Amino acid sequence: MTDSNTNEHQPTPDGAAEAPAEHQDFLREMVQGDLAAGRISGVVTRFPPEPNGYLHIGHAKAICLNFGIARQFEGQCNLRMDDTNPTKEDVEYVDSITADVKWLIAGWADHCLGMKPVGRLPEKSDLGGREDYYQPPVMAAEGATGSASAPEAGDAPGGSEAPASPEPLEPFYASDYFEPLYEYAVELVRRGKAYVCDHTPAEVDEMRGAPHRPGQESAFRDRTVGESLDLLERMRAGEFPDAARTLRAKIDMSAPNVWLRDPVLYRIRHATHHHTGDDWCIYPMYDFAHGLSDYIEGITHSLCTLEFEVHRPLYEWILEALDLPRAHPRQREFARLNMTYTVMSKRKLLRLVQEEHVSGWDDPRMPTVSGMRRRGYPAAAIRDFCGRIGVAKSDNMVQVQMLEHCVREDLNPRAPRAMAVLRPLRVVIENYPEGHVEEMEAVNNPEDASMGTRLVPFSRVIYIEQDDFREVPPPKYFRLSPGKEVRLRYAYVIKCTDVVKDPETGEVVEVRATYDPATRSGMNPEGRKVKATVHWVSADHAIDAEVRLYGALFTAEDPEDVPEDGDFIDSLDPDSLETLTDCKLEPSLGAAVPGAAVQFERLGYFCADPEDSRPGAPVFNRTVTLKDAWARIEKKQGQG
RNA sequence: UGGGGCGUAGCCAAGCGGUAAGGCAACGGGUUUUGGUCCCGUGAUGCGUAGGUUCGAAUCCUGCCGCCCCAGCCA
Repeated sequence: MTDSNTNEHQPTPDGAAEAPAEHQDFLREMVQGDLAAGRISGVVTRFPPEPNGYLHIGHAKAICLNFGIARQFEGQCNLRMDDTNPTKEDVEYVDSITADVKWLIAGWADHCLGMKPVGRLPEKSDLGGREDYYQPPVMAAEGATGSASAPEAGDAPGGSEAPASPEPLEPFYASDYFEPLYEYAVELVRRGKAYVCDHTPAEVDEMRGAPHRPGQESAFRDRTVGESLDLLERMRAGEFPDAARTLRAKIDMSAPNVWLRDPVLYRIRHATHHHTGDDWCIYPMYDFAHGLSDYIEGITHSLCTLEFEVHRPLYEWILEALDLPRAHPRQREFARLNMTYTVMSKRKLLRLVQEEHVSGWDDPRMPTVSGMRRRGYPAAAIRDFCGRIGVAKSDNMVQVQMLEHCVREDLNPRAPRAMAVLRPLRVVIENYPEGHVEEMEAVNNPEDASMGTRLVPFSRVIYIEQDDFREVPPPKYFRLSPGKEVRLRYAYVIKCTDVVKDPETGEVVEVRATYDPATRSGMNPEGRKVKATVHWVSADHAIDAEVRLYGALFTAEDPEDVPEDGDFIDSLDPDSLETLTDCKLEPSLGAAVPGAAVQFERLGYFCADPEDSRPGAPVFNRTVTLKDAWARIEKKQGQG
């Protein structure tokens, strides 16, 4: 990483910062303004998930924002577990979150990822006669240079301390700051700005008042500093049961903003924490821990979602009440992402997993990062999507089509093509010699000649898609039907001469056809215009496979918007997964690498499932369909 | 009936007092051995609404309307 002191976004002599290259939003404008005004000398953001669930596309937006800003302004972005509630969190989640973040930013912003050596705790230093805690990052990417040093008073640490380290790294943890946080709490009490309150949860609730009615002061609000200090110490020592007492900020019980009505800072919770074990039985609340964690890490911009906007006065109150010596982080808020036909709340996603409506957090239908990865969505496409939807403050509902467009756009130029027949219909080419096999040359990607060509075997009996044949073709149907011709991709033009039906059901089970030897791929006779080209697989050479077709999980555009007596589960689409077990693939697909994208011509992008695909028993996931003009025509015909 | 936000095309979203970017979707057309890709074209006399200021307003002011968030010892 480059030393940020050479940052090109430093203020210029006339005080103006250089115009940024990426698309601008109000947050980047603020960051740029802070840089230009010299309020900060480098940018440090953070991505602070609570390890109580898997990351989803909404988190991806936050990741792209925070890492995107770090990248744009040559700063850093710390990955931090916001783990202050032991009863909800688990290491399973910290592991998945860490892996998902790394996957999402790989090749794009890994050089901005701030982590820290395993087990390292904040450094305590003396800053102008005052104690200070600082937890410097180590840039996770290779090639980090520089040396660590305690920042000076009044100066934000910026991205300039980034020591290279051979040590194993881990994310930051808010729980690594429990000791400093406790000391800050003690300091708040000493300053007369916090007190231990003995009211029960129900009393506290009752006394908080209502939005339009002032609250009532705690009976313990004015107890002496000494008494509060003693009680706080004993809370920590484990002398009291859960919920017996709390530490509260002393602000204003009549404040119109309820978060300023003496909010709870610490609660008693005799529980084992996934990261600190049984070291603590009191745990800090979000509002107390978050801003101070930001401060300890030298965060300059703390970006969160809109629902925290009303917490901002408290965020600032805590920092100011402690009169902290270094530059304070600034919290700003943006709108969270909502997307059609899916749910985004962790509670709902957890329910889908627990009630087994999906196979797990990484079910390809889930909007989770791991689900999208397994489905075959490239990280670059997700990033592109996040860039396109922008960052603003209005409530939004982005259409999934936008995401799918980004996936197709990323895959089209680089995914190799192959032929696969998902719902096979046998075609016998009557005038093609029995036992004869031709190797047809097929291009691997018409968008990129450098990807070369391959040979595909052709013979007398082939499979085509059931959908590519109609006994009675509807208007504008260009594909095969009795007496009609189609081109077989990379092979010949064939003509349907007859059909064989199941005597029981009347269903067409085989198509009889003849081919025209003069139409072999590459030699296109004049005046021979065939309206459609269909894909095919030689029956004798086909590989059998399972293919999983994924659609939207819900039938409702906004599943969260349920009627009063309803449940979002009710709008689950029972057909969101269709498993096809009799698929026929061209031989080259036998070598497919799990997770690697391939386009099944005319159908969509697919990838071998990383979990379930086996050599000899391939399983493919459909990542996304190709756009389908015929489907649209058909749909319109159905309506008209 | 308190506080904090937000209203620009079907969906996102620029716009920062000088006469409504861009993307997605949709719809036409062209190219095409993928009904894919690509290319061309089409959409707001209008910015929630009503007034006001101004030579000039989506941008400034005032009122009104609508939607979202906040009364966890969750984050």
